[in-house]
Amino acid sequence: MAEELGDRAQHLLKVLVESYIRSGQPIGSRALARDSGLDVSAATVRNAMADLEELGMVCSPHTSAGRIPTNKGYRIFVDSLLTIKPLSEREIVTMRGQLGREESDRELAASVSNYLAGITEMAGMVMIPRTAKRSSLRHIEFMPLSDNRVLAILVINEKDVQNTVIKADRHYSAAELQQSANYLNSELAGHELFDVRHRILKELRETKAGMEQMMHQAITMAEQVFDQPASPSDSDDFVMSGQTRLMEFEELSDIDKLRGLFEAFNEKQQILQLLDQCLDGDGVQIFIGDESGYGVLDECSMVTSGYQVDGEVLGILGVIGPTRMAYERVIPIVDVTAKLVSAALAQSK
Amino acid sequence: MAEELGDRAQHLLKVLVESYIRSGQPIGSRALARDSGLDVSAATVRNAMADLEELGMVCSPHTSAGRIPTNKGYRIFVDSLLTIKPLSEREIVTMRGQLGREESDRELAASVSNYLAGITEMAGMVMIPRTAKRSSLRHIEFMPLSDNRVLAILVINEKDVQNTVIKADRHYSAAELQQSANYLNSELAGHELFDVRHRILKELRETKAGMEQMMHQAITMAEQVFDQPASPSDSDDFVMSGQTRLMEFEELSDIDKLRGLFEAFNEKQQILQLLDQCLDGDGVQIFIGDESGYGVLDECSMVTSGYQVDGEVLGILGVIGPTRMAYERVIPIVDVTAKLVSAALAQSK
DNA sequence: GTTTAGCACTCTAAGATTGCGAGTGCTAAT
DNA sequence: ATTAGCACTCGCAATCTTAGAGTGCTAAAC
Repeated sequence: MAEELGDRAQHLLKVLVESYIRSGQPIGSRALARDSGLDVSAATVRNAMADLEELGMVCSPHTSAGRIPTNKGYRIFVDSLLTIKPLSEREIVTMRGQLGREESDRELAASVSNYLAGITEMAGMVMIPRTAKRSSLRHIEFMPLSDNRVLAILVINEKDVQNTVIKADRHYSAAELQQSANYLNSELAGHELFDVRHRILKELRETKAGMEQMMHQAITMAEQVFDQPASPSDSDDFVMSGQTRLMEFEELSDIDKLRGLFEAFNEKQQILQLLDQCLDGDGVQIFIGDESGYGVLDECSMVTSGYQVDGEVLGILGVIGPTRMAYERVIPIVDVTAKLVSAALAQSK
Repeated sequence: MAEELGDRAQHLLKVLVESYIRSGQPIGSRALARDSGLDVSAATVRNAMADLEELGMVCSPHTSAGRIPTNKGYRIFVDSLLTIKPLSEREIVTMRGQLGREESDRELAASVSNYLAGITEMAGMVMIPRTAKRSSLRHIEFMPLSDNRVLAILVINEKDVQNTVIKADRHYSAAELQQSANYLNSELAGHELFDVRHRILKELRETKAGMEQMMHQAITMAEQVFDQPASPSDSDDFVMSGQTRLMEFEELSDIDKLRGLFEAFNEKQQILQLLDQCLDGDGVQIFIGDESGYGVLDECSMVTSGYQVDGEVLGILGVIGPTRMAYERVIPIVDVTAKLVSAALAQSK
């Protein structure tokens, strides 16, 4: 069997996918012949369909129904058949207007996610840049709590605050803690978080003996603070909106599938993992159906793109919707959104 | 028409509701006569049913089906017919075990919500205590940002951190800010948040003229900080879990209703408003169907209870499920949970 | 060799029909 | 007041029917 499809077959596949995306109904040979623009009869189309079916690009839900694209069919369509019409300048301007000037990263993410959900009428999601990278420690502060515990407050970059409770070996007074914080601030402020961890470990190793009591305390405490995972609860560094829109789609009307999907969204962990995969790639990436290797997304596709600052991909944004989505519209939207977010971040840096 | 029901009618209503909660199917007169334990015939039951129908406590979905309770019927049932069996000591001990020692209020809320959802197999929710009340300012800190903005960090109570960005009239140096913070800390630390706001306003009014420059700065800044709503985004002070379980219930299988419900959960605002109503009441409260005055909850009931410290209700927790829920089980669970949370909070105070 | 028309065949979705079971309401007897 | 009896109603599920859409194949046409 020839893996290559002829021009006609390609064209027919393209028209078929487009029609199916529009109607959601299986496409018959007669309709396809008409819509294709080609001057061929339905019988000819039928022959072509038989070939495409053999190649696994289309299938029919039952004997006397038309054809629908398989995941493989979608893949070919998206990879080489799709003609995306770029957004007009006008639309881009509108989009830029929508993206207000948000204060914090989290707010920006929420707003973008919301925006994506609204414009595509599907679920939108935005992963928040991992603070570990390219973010520098601004200030550190300690407060005594009861039971020898200490509250550590980190100010990172411009405006992100993170706090952690650590357990100390004994009670420390506010004054002692202030001293430690002062020392740490003078030593560590301004450095990248990544770097800070290194320095702490280095100090710990080197000067164990000759170090002043106070410094030692400070470093030991800092070690505990920076030992915690980057963000207090991992499940928080990703926002999603418009999930409920997915209920509207017929292909997801099976309550069990839907439930699985929503549970996955609640878990977040797994979706995050999935998004991590996208971090490597460049530009818009598309997962079709089970390509994610993740059962509950079987009937869904994900269109994502990384957003970046200074050439480094900081996070991922995108949409999730039914496999049968209007790719030619969604792809440029995700693409442009990612670029706008990148620009916004670069500016506010 | 007599508003009073006879003993028999009451008993029958009780058995009917119980049966319906168990089966979800309309209850016919024969079955009801059998289950009631009363030694009466189906015909007698039919007569009683006719009376109950007239009073609007039961209805039949169609001519030849059995009866199901109306919202009014549920109300009577819950108010005066329900026999709740209190949880055994054993169960309470188990519950206490489940409620681990969580660090922050938010974690505790999440864990309790989760727990409620799990044990009732419905959706659980917990409102987080409004920090405005009975929480005292521990410490305040300022950091300069770009563009004359200042990051204010508040430490409240033991371990809650809150941060706000405020806009200043000019650029302040780190040293100036430190001074202001020192002043504010000496003046305000240890006082209740509620009180703090008062003091600030008072200072502003009184000493406008004779005040030292630095103090004035400090107070003006503090005013901005405490002018913000108690929590940065209102939508955050309430957690919910197990929403997806609601998909399992037949009465909610209508995709549109479900969607409305989920959207309401996402909005949070409206649910919060609803929960606010519960703050007044004492003990376990129950909303049946549309009693909430909130369309999307038509087929649902809410069982809530406030949890308190020192006799003051701090927040609300509870579950949402189909009207047809096992009240006799859910009510004690919510009740005990609220008490356990109260106890846990009192202890960690 | 490719394309096309024709045709028998298959399958589904949407009514229509039927029988059954459950349950009611009424009446008359207890 | 309670009960038995009975005719009646309704919904549900099963079965059947039909119309329509679409296919696959074959044989003729280009």
